[in-house]
Amino acid sequence: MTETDKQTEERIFDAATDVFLDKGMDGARMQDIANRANINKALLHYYYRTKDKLFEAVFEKIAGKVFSRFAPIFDENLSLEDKIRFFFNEHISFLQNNPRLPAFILNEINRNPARFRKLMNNIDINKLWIMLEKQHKEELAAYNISRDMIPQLMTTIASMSVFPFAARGIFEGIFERIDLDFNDYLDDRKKFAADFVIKALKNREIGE
Amino acid sequence: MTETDKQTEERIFDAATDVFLDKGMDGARMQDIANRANINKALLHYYYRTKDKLFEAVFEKIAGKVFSRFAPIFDENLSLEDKIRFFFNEHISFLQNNPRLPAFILNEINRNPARFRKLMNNIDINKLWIMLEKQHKEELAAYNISRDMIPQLMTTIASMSVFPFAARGIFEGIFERIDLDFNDYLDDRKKFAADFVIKALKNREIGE
DNA sequence: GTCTATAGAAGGATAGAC
DNA sequence: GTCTATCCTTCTATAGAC
Repeated sequence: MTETDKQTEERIFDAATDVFLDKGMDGARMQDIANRANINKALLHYYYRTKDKLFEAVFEKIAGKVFSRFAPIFDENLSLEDKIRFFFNEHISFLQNNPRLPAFILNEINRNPARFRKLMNNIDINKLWIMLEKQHKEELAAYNISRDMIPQLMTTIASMSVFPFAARGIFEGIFERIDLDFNDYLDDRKKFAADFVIKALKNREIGE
Repeated sequence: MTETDKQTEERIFDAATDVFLDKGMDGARMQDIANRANINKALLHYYYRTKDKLFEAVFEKIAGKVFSRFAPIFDENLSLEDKIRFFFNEHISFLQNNPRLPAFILNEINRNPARFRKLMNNIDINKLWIMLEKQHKEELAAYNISRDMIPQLMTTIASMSVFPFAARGIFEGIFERIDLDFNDYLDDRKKFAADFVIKALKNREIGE
């Protein structure tokens, strides 16, 4: 592949990423992608054959980028508390720089769940879960988090970080009414979310 | 309007609801809707003129149904703690019976934020917020929740309830790997989420 | 490798009979 | 009110020249 090829293929890929993020698979038009890449439609097919293949390439790249961001949860050598603070800081910052990714991925996976299974094919979730459980066995015991509550805890943490982006249209719509800037809210959220989760974990007075 | 009219119009509306929930505005086909309603395409246009108008009718109905479910937050005469427990119970139960609604609404609003502004035109969010603040002034003070943390708290509660449905494809994909049933998870979540939030609120040892 | 031109299919919408 | 037939536009995809 020559240098010119690569430039064109990359321009197409970048244009496609932009259009798919904006319009989704169903709403995207090959013509829009060609226009944005400053080439003609025929070239799209020369490089990627079909819209579907172009989409799959874009989707895999984006999804890989997003899901890899969850990796530190499993391999950082940190206390549970530090890990939670680290996660909210890093993850919300990443999404502030890539605010369209969550809604895109959630929607395309809901529309076609097979896409997610394909992504997870090489990943042993059970193994990760057991690893996590081992890493924080003592802390979870101290916080009185039983084995079957780990999914509840993890999904809560993910929700608090990702949902503002998944519901961005609604959040921004509400925030503009109360003069709250979305990015200010997100900056505050890094600390608020971490404090909130840790407070809940450390409070032994309710439930169970 | 005769009785027969109403039956047909309703059949169309119900079929359209089903198809739009599954495929979204862009992915839905008028032919699919006609097939599901057991009529021909021409009748769709007779009753609703365009795909766009049919979609708007369906969207408004669904969105109204969903957002009205948040109303008890503002007018129930309950303590903050009871209100939180009540909300998670009722809201998650409602979404268990209507699991496709959140992803549909979030996606269509992200794709076209004007839809949300239109829905909120008659609603004074500031007024609701102030009402809520008044109702729970003492409790919020006792929990050390300052005025500008109310959006953080409310979005956290919404996230914990709605996100599992918004990310249903991912959650179900992960859960099937660890032999966890999505509905069992949701049943547990009603209590877990309420306990979690209340524990966080009542713990004064961290932050600020 | 890139372009123009166009095929071919699909989808939204309408005309007109009943 | 409901149907069949069809128009017209849009979109993906390909053929073929350069």
